[in-house]
Amino acid sequence: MKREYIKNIYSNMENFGGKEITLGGWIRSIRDSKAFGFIDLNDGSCFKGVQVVFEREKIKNYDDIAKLNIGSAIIVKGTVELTPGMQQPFELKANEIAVEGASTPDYPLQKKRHTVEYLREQAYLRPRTNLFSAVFRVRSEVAYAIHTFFNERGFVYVHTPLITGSDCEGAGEMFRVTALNVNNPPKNEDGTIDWTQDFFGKSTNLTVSGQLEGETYAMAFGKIYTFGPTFRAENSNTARHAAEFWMIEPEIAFADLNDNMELAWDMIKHIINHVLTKCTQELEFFNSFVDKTLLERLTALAQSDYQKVSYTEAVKLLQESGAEFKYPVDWGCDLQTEHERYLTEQIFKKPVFVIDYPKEIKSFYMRMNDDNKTVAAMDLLVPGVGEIIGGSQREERLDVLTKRMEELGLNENDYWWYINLRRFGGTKHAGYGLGFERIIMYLTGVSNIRDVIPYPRTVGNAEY
RNA sequence: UCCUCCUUAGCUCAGUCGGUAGAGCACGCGGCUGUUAACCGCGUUGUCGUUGGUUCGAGCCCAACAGGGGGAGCCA
Repeated sequence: MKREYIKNIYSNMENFGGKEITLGGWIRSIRDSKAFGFIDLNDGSCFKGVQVVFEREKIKNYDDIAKLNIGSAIIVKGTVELTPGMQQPFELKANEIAVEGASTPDYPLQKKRHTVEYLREQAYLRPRTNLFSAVFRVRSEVAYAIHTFFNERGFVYVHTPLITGSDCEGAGEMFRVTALNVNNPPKNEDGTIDWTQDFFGKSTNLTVSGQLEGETYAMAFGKIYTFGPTFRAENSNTARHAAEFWMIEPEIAFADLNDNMELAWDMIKHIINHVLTKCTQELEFFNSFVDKTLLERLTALAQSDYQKVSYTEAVKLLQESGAEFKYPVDWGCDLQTEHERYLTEQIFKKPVFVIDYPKEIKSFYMRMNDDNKTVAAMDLLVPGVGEIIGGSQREERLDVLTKRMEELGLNENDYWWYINLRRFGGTKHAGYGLGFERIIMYLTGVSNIRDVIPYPRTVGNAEY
């Protein structure tokens, strides 16, 4: 069967006018009268569908077709008819309709609006709805845009391991990976589990970050990035956290925090521009039904330079704002969600990098600034979503790094290869982590992370 | 993990003072020569989240549990 795609018709309507083609797709809506009926058909090739007109005179199985339920898969052979002035620029006059797979009256999706909560329970069908069809096409395009961005700039794509033998990645609670019999694991004399008998001969977990391994490859290729799934067993129950999510972690050698911010901002702009040109139908849909300021916001952002503010200035701005916060703002405290939101939504009204945080509230590997009080860290806060990027210039000085680890009570033996990087031709370097789902949320206006990942894994939920 | 709200038909919801279940959509039948969340007429659909309690009587009041939403912490 030579199958045509609705997407191609949209991009070249004049050429298709009057031509007979064959489409395969799923019925989104169907209505009929005595002599003719209409089917809204979506074939998955693009956001929009096509209206199929079927007439009793032409279609042999007219009554069977008219009885079809929403969700049915059909193959339509018909003639493209341009219909300027109508709600749709063209439609398909059916000559033949074959039923591939009928649906049933209790098909869970109606042509009425559903709540996202209900559709979450129907996760295996939700890509057939307008909202999720748009979200997941954007997700695919953004993944592509990220790969092209880094590839065009000479970055090497590195696959860091998902199963990690280092239990000290330091970014959160981990999921254990084991092949031992959980009902009767081998024990040491003191009653603890003997991990030396496990599959890898040691205790292993799912990765919470590929950063440390990424740094090792940056010390060979100069510019690298990772893009893969990450797992955190945190008991966090919010619209912005998932136990399994995707992360992009670039790492650049011979670079400082400013280089890092420039890279991050170029990447954000690249992604936005890509989506603005490739996903116009989807963005228009989000703009109408999810967030009326979306297009304006993204278009403005694609033009603008990045904004940065030091942690110290940010604290001052918040204190001087006169706004009432549930948690008071003091230098040395981590910024609360309410503070972050106020900064990005009220004071700057756009994404903003907050840099140079107090060392006490950041990780051991972040580079100590000359003031000996702050580290070269950066968080990118965006309106509506919060933090989407967290990064830093890394501590390349062996003595400063080990002193810092000692202060924090970290065992150097656990990080032997990471520390050795500083002995074998280390250089200043920097990198960051971008939460893939979070940028999809920002680009679509969708406010729950469960609705931008196909089968979300969250606390207490791993359906499908 | 904490705070808070919600759970009634397949879906979205209403349900008064505690007095025995209701609308729209979907679905079925009929009608309709251009609909587009089609429309018009008729009709079908209930373990009121679960368990227990109070009461002559509970969708409604109380308790526990389950599921979901929003917020917080942690982060991406």
